[in-house]
Amino acid sequence: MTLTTPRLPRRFFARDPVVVARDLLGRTLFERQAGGLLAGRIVETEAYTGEADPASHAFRGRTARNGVMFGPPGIAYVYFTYGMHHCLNVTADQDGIAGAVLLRALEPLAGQASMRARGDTGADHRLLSGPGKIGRAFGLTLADNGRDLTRGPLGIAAGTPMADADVVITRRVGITRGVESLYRFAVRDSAAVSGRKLA
DNA sequence: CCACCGATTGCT
DNA sequence: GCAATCGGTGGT
Repeated sequence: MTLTTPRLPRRFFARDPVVVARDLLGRTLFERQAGGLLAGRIVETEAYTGEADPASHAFRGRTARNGVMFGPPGIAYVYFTYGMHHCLNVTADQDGIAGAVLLRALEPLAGQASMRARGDTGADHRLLSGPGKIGRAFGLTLADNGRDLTRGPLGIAAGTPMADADVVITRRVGITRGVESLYRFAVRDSAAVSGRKLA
């Protein structure tokens, strides 16, 4: 199915995080796990840059936590927040320049039973409708930080890119600084998009 | 060493 | 509207 499309190569991610965030819509995040294949269509993303972006974990420079944001593109940046959620980013921009794209929502394509086994009792189309829910459904932990998405069991397949007419651009959610930047991208009409607000 | 605070979610 | 829950970060 979805994995018959080629995997996105390193050069795809080696661009401005804002461009990468927009271009990731419609692509397919997948992971081959012991329990089977998990996959979802990316329908909501947010871009985070470096020193110029007050909302970014990289704003105050490199630390132990945000280190991978400064490294090569196409790498998983997983962070733990609110004492209970693991969120998945893909690093973007060139090696040495901080940047990442937060995956905020996916439409489940495969492995819904495995996702549900990790505790979610909601409807299928809501299993991946939020960054924390993606982390739970895929079983992500800090051990996944630094994994290469261009190679190995976890990756992003080309899928079908979205036309501009189907893309909504808004301010980012859940932040208190850098609020004005239009760095959130979502697929119009997707039932999986997180947050009720799309304007 | 210690206090504060989240790139969230789900329940009241 | 708000509690849950804990590692990262920065200041003392």
